[in-house]
Amino acid sequence: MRELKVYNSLSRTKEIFTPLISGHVGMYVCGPTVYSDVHLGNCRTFISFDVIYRYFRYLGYKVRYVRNITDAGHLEGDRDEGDDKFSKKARVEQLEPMEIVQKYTLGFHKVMELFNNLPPTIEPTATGHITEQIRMAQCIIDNGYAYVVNGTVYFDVEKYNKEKPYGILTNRKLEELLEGTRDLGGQDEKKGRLDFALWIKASSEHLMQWPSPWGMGFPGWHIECSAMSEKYLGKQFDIHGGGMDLAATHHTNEIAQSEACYHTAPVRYWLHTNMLTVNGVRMSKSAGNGFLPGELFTGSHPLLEKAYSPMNVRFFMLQTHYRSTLDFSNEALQAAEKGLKRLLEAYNHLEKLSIDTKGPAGNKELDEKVRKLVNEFDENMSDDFNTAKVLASMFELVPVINSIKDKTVDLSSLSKDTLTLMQEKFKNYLFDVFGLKQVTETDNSKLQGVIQLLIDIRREAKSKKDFVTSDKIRNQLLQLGIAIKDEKDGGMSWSVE
RNA sequence: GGUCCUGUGGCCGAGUGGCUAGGCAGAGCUCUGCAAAAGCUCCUACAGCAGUUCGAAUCUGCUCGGGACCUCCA
Repeated sequence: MRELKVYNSLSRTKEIFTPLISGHVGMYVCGPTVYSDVHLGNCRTFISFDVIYRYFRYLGYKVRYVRNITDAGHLEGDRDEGDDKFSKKARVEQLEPMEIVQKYTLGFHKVMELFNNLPPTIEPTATGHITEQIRMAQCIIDNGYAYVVNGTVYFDVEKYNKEKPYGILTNRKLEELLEGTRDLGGQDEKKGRLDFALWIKASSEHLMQWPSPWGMGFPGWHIECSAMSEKYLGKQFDIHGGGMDLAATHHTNEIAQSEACYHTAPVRYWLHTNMLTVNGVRMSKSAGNGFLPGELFTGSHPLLEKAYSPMNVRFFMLQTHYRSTLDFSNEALQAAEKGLKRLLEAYNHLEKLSIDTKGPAGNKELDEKVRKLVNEFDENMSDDFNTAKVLASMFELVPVINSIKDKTVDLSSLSKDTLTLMQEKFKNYLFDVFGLKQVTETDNSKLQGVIQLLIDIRREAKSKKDFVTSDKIRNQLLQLGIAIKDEKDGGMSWSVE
């Protein structure tokens, strides 16, 4: 299998990826909290990991890809006596918490499908794994790293830090972390400022609560990922992913919990995706600058000049490396739209080419250039999933393809093997690895017949130099969103704009 | 305040100590009845200052700007 390098947040370097079990990859990605719609920033992370998942499969790995649905717990604000988000939302909307969960889970799945993200192989929910979480909290208590106060279980960060470096993931010392926290209020139950809850006591009016050894309550936010990743991937597994914003708190606590319970570092490679920004500022719910996927697809967001298709957005994201911030703007989106169209059209031309005879390339230099560029796909993708570079190589091949299609370059310049290789790799990357889809042409055969008829009439008009008629057909079809192009070989092609 | 990231041509964005990524926009040309598309050519940038080096956008230091995390957030 090809050598793959991944950037590991833990070591802050690119490392050669070696799976625990040869040929297999265990990957856990932090999924959404389903109490509201996912915004585009969330989608970026899921699209990034979808491409990573697809690439592992392309390389021939068997992947268990676990991505959770957080449908319980999750405190509001930073106070431990805060509300469960699901309960709070439920009271506002007069719904059962599980109705909220259902609504936004379905919405999330719909969005993932529109972006053509493959579903994870396991998508566990927090509410479905309460016992596992209780068991893990108990394990941490038994090992002496957690304590119970009034029905709530806290993780003892300072005690843990005496044996293991708590801030290892973000390279920070406990003292530094402590400086950043505010003073404990008088009524706080926690022993240490950085201590976090594994299990939270529920008040009687709390809608979602479960029995536990410490009374009725609900799980803390971080414990679900630790419990579920262990259940499905083991005490140690290959890859854990998520947005960079999760590293400092959520993932740091996950490491501490797993170490405290199993005495093992849970994750070998931590992968973090960077943030999506709007005018240079991170897109987030709290900042109120979140774009919903639906607003994008319909163009209804006030900052958008037009609608952008899911594939347009997906391609836009692929043009940037996953560890760089990506700024969201109309100009960038429109540039991506045109680029994607150009690339897909070139691919469609490429597909139609074929060479019958086996023989040497007519133009050795060009043939070698093509092979070099095609081979760069794998090289760059294996260098920490550099989708931007792969696309650059693809775009360098576009003029070659178009020139062959326009017959300004002879097809026999390339050897049959090179052409076949290029066709295969384009297909692999565009659709299998990048997960792009062709813009849906009309599949209505009757309509296709009608357009063909108009094209025939136009051709006749042109041959009679009746340009009034031929232009009328072309212009009016264009207004309807159908573009006719006169090809160099005298043929006519059409496409839906 | 602490920790860290970052500053690339009109815009978006890769990037390695030496070999002008790529996309979009713009200009010219070719093709074309005209368009569109396509092809060719041009637009050769790396915040500033200093240093290391034969050579730096790439390493080091300082200055300035932007951002993230330290609080729920992908």
